[in-house]
Amino acid sequence: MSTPYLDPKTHLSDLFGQALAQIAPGSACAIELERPKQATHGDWACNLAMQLAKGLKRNPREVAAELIAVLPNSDLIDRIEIAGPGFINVFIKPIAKQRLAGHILKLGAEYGRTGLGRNEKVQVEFVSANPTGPLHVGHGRGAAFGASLANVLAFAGYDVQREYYVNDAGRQMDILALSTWLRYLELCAEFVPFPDNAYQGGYVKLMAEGIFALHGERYKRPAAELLAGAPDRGEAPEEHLDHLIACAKQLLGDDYAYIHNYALTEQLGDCRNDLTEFGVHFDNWFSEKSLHEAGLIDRAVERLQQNGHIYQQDGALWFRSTEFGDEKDRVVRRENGAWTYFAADIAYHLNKFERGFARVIDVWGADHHGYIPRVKGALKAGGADPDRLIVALVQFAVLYRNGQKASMSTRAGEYVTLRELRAEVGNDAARFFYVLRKSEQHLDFDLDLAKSQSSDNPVYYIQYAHARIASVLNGWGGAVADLMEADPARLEHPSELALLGRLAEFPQICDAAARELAPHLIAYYLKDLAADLHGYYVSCQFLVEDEALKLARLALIAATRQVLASGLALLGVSAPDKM
RNA sequence: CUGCCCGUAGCUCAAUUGGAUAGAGCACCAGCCUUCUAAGCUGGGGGUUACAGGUUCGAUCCCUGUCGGGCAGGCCA
Repeated sequence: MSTPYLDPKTHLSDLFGQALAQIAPGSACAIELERPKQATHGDWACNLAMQLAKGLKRNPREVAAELIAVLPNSDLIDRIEIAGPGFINVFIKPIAKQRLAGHILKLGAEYGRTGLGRNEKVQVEFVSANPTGPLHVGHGRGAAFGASLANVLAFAGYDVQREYYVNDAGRQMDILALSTWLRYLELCAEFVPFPDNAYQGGYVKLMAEGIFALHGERYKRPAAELLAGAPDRGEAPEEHLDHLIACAKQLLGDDYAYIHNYALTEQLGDCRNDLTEFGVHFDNWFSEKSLHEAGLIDRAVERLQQNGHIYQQDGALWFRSTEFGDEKDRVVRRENGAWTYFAADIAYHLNKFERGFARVIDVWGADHHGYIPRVKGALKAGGADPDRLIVALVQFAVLYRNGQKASMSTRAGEYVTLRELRAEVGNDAARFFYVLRKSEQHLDFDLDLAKSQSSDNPVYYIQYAHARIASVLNGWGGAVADLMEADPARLEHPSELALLGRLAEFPQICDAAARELAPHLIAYYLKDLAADLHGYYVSCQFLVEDEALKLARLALIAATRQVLASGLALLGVSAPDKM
């Protein structure tokens, strides 16, 4: 792990630590090493002297000189310079950089792992959309971000669990069940005016037809009984809907559960298929209903109550979330005795930590940001550490077609589904474009660009680099394993050194992506890496007469192919050998 | 009205979380295929990082204020 060639940063950090101990014993100064933007500033830069100068009341350049004087020798270092206000620039010996290609080939897909996570248990919960209809393009971004983030964390050495919270209890599911049943009644020639606020989508009719095909008129009930005493549909639409739901439960009795379950199973199955096709997989589908059935909500609220954070008012139970920085207190049990969604969420989040996760990451749509204080407050009130819950907010994605916003109305049937997007631009482009932006940044998704099979399209740009390498190696026809022993000293061309330098960054990029929950860093890195490869491809011939030079160059591009493949895999994008 | 996020090249966005001369792509201009995939490469112009202060060796980044955009503020989820 601490081989200087593989991990120069740790090695140098160690050296500077020793120097620091001599110059300023007991100093708590952090050793920071950065890769400078400019080549003339060396391979690594350390700002230690400038940090120390303040406390020592000395000129930072003088401090730098002293640090260098006591810095232990290393066969990794070529030379050291003091520059600018007091930077210490370290130049690495060329041979140390040249050896990287062989090291990458030996490590294969393991290259880039840093062990940052120390096998810590982390949960990433994402998507968690209500199973009341097809996933739309907004869910797609959460799916792509969450999946890539989970991959990045796993690669960085965390023990990651991917979880989907299934909202299979509650009013929205009741509305879906009712919608399905009303469509079913239409097939039985029992007509109840279909409410505007019920689910309008064509998939509801399909489910109704499915039930009808299986069971005929078994679930038929008289429409008149459903409508009797119902509040006016126009004046009180929500009350009207609730009335219909209550009637459905009463008229159907035990059969209601069948309709409810049928709709849930269908929609969840559809959602799961959609995500699977998208390359998004979950280790656990956590049922909200199971919280109710196992009595976990009662237990969670009791726990808060024992800690003195629950009070009764207006017939409802309230959580005193204002005590934890929330704007107002929140109801956990309604006047009618039903638990709120929030109550279930308290139980759910307390349960997460009972399952032993050191950290829990929730990926939410940015419109839920106001929800964070109350959930964190509830965790604290329940005796858990709220800092171990990290909420990653994902902003909306806006689709553009022909330079114009594509319709994103939430009215049924008008929104673009994830499935439609995938069909239009392909899974690779969709996965890549979704994570090309910082998650908290609004995303303009250019459909025409994502579809274009040209150099404008960054996905193809990167995949093309991979395919080019595969093509060369295929033309060579030898075994990649033999390239590990190639003579690294033959790699001297500027474009080769640039490529080697880029490859050396990969572990750090992965590290940063994991620490900052920022898979977009991988995407940007891959663009840079592909650019270096294309530059190399144009300026140097690989299959040359000189056998040693040929093998050295093939080793370098084989190593590049490995890193391209590793990076694309983290993003869930394929790495084709031919294009 | 209150809270959170955002404001960087004409457009879409980065910037190693406080580092050195703020970088890419698109668009525009000028070039490179008899050679391993031109879905590629090279060069050029383009900026008071919304604005005004502050913190320090050093600010796109941290603090305050102003302007502009987005999102929230249910006994909905």
